[in-house]
Amino acid sequence: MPELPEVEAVCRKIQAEALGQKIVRAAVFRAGIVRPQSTDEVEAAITGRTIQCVERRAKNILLYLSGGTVVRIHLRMTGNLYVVLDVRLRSASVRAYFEFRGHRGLVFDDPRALGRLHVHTKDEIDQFAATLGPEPLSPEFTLDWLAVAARASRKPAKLFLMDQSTISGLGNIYAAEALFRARVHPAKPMNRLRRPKLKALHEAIVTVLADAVQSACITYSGPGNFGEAESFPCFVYDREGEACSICRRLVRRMSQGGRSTYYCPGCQK
DNA sequence: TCGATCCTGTAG
DNA sequence: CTACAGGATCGA
Repeated sequence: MPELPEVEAVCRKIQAEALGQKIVRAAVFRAGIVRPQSTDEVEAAITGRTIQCVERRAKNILLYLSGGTVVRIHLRMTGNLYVVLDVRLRSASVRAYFEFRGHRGLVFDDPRALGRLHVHTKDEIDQFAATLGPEPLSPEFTLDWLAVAARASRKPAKLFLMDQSTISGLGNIYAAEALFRARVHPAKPMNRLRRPKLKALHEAIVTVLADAVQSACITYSGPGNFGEAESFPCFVYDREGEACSICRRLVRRMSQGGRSTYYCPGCQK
């Protein structure tokens, strides 16, 4: 499941392969992907435009097109975005594509079709960005900032980290891994963490994500799977019942916000 | 703040 | 065959 690092890797790849390309035709094959917009509206807004800029904001991929249109793509769980040599040879899970000249094109592939693709104005993107917390790999994300935000929240640490309006880009996997590395229990109310713990958590978030970006950029390879959790060494994620590599106690799974949280009962009090 | 919803592949 | 997985959004 793509989180910040995987989305970053996709963005860099798309930037290298699709920047400056003119989209001669846009095709959307699944209405649910663009809802509440219509497939016609989205196709019309994209067709004929040139990709001028590729950016990531939180887990969103932003394609700035000529004429002021911005395409916002969210891969959610199983989405993927990649350039192919011929868009006509598409598999069943391709939900949309943007065709370049010579049948090359950018493909939005998503088996579960939970991903999203919308067209916006730049202003709308700015408004949306204003609802998101700081990027954890930006200079904006400082220990002092985290301390202020933490003081104001009684949320369990895991949910705090995954809330995009607080910090943007962390998902289930890297939130769990950051908490493990900082030795913070996922259910710990944020406002009960003291400075040393917050410092450890801040460092863990930054290093986990930076490492994962490197890993994702290396392992991510076009169509097919992300390297994601397979390539990135997880200590606790999806390791229920396995021995913690630090203290040998068994990794546990609990439910938070309807999702699985993995943690080590020995390392994370 | 919590639960339902969207989807379909995979595990059971 | 059913249950479950899960990010973001929306309604209760």
